[in-house]
Amino acid sequence: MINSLSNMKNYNEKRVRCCEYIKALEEERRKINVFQRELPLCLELVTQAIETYKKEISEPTMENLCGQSECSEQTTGECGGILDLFRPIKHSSTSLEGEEEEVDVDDEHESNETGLDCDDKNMKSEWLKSVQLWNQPDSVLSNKLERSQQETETVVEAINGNDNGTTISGRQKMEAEKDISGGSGGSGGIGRRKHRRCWSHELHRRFLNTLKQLGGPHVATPKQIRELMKVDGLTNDEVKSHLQKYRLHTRRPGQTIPNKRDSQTQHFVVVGGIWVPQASHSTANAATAGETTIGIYGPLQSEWPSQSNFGRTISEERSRCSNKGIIRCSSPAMSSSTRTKTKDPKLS
DNA sequence: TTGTAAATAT
DNA sequence: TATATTTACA
Repeated sequence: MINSLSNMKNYNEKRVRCCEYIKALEEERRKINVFQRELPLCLELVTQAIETYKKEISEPTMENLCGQSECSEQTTGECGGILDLFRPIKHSSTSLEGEEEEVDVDDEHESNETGLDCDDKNMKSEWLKSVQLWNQPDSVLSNKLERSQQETETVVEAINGNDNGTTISGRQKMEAEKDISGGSGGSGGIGRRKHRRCWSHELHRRFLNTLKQLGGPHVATPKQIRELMKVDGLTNDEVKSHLQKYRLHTRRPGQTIPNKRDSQTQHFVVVGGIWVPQASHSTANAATAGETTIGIYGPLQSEWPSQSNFGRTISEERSRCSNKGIIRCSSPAMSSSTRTKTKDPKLS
């Protein structure tokens, strides 16, 4: 009788503990959710653990009711084990939170972090955000399920205190793996092609923010942008490339103002056999011309004005550029600052 | 370091 | 084929 009572008590205690574990695990799961794409296995692991313990609670076995059974031991052991596995993550993630606080975050994070509470959003550390910036497209990731296990390790490693270059290490690993798998289009084997950088929404927003701070796309330089963005692993080249795309994009009048069609052509005048935008012709400051354009398209307020439009821009540019002549210079897609810089020596 | 355009990947 | 990103070069 007494025995069974104490067994009941034990079971209840265990139940309570399990509930706590489940709670903790769910907490972890919410955090891992942020990495859903990159850490599918990790997420799965935690989910399974939660389910296991839920099951445990909902289905009291004989062992559960019969004192300190092996299950009970297992439970506590396992719970402890699993939690031990995840607790450091929690700790280090929170401890790391402060480290990159200075990173200026954009106004509001519209990026919906897969069902994250507001609290958790706030709690999400900067490095974590930075990692998230490198979110890869599903298509890519679906092919990398195998790899994700290793990535998990990398991230955990990073979380555990490899503070400097945490994301970089992950990326390097990925790149290395990619190289091993054999870059099909690679040039001969010596020239390893860099891992393709994916400019997520969030990252682009950061880019825009930085651009705004620096005074616009035609004033800001890649290095400045990169430094201000403070994004782990982001290189000058990547920023430069993105900036190039952005400039091309913003130079081009959008579909939004179809009746400005004429003014677009009117802005270009022939100077010394070369087509030059009137703005930069009449204005000494090329950047100013750039800013004017920005004002029209408002890229700093919005994201890319229109992707399809941009696409058309590039192809148009391509076909035009194939001519390699005057027309190329007339291209509104040319950066004004570049134009002044590069074309001048050629003019003289 | 920067800007541009070609090359390459997706 | 279109678009995005990397690379080479001035």
